[in-house]
Amino acid sequence: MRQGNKASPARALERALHRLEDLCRERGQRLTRPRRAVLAKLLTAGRALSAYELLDLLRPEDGKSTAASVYRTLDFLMALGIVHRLESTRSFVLCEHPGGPHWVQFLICRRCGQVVEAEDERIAAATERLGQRLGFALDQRIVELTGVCEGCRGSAARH
Amino acid sequence: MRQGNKASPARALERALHRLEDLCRERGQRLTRPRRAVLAKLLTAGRALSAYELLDLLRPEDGKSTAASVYRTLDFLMALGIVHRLESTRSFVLCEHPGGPHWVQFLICRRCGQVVEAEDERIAAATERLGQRLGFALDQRIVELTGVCEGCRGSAARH
DNA sequence: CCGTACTTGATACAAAGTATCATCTGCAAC
DNA sequence: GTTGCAGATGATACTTTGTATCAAGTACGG
Repeated sequence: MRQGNKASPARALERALHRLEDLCRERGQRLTRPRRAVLAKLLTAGRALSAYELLDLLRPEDGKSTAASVYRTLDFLMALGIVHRLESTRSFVLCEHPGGPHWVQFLICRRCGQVVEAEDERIAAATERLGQRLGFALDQRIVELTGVCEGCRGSAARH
Repeated sequence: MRQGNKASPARALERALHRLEDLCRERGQRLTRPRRAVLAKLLTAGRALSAYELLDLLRPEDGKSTAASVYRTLDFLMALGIVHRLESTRSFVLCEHPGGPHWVQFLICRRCGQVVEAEDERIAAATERLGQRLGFALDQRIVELTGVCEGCRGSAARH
C-alpha cells in the first residue's frame, strides 16, 4: 500500500532481491540461498514474524533450515539494514525505508499486529538532545509505540 | 546519587517498602513476602537485573523462589508502576520516578550497564504527535536509548 | 575450473517466559 | 484473637527464544 507492494507483490519481491544483491556486492558479502529465502518470506508475509514463525515458513521448501540458521540470516540482514527487530514483540520486519542508516520508530497495533515504520525528525532530534543532556553518546535508539490503529478502533469500537 | 539512595541504602529500602505498602493498601492488593523480597533485591542491587539474576539472588534466602514466582511478582510490581522492564536487555529496574503514570525513556550504557530513567517532555510530545498523525491511540511507549555514558567514555577512551 | 574464506547444517544447549493446579496465607470481618 | 476465603504462592512441567560449536559445503574472485 505504502509502496505499492500489495499491488504487485511479485514486482516488489524482485525489487527487494535486487536490492539485496546490490548491497551484498557493495559490501563484499555473499548472496546465499537462505539469505534470499528469508528476505522473500518476510516480504510475502507482509508483517512482522518471529524467528520461529519464519522457520515454519521456510522448512516446507528447505528442510535444512534451523533456528540457528534463521537467526544468523536475520542478523546478517539486520547488519545490512534491510530488516529490523521489534524488541517488544521479539519479531522481525522488513525495513520500509531502505537507504542509508537512519533512526526509525515503530508503531505497532496491538489488535491487528500491523507495524508502521516512521522516520520522525522531532523524535530523532529530541532523543539526540536527551542523550547529550545526560552525557550519553547514543548508538542505538529503540522507539516502539504500541496502541490501536485507526482501522481497528473503527471496526471494533468500545471493545 | 540522584535521590541519595547510595548515601543511606537502609533508609532507601525502608522508604521503598513503605511505598509498596501504601500502594497495596490504596489498590486493595496484598503485601506478600515475595513482593517485598523482589523489591528489596532490585533496590539493593542498584541496577537492572534479569529475572533469572533476581532468582539467583532470592534463592539463598528463600529456596522456594521459582522463575514463575519471580515473573509473577515482577508483573505485579510493574502493574503498580514501581518496576519497569527494559525490552532491549530483557531486564527489570526499579522506577526512579515513583508517582502517577508517566511516559519515561531509558538511557542504557552498553559499557557499564548503568540505566538512567528520564521523563522528557519533548519526546513525550513528539511521540504523542506521531501517534496522532498516523492514527494510533497509543497506550505504551518504549523508548530505550543505548550508548556509552560520560564516565565510560572518559575512562576507556578510544576503546 | 580451482581454492579457500566464509557460510551453512546439524546438534546440543542456554536463557527467557508461561500454564496448570493443589496448597497456603493476608487481611477484612467478626 | 479467630475465622473464612479470594487471591497468592509453590511445584512442576513445558514452550518460546536465542547461542555455541564444529564439520561439511559453496559463492565467487582469480
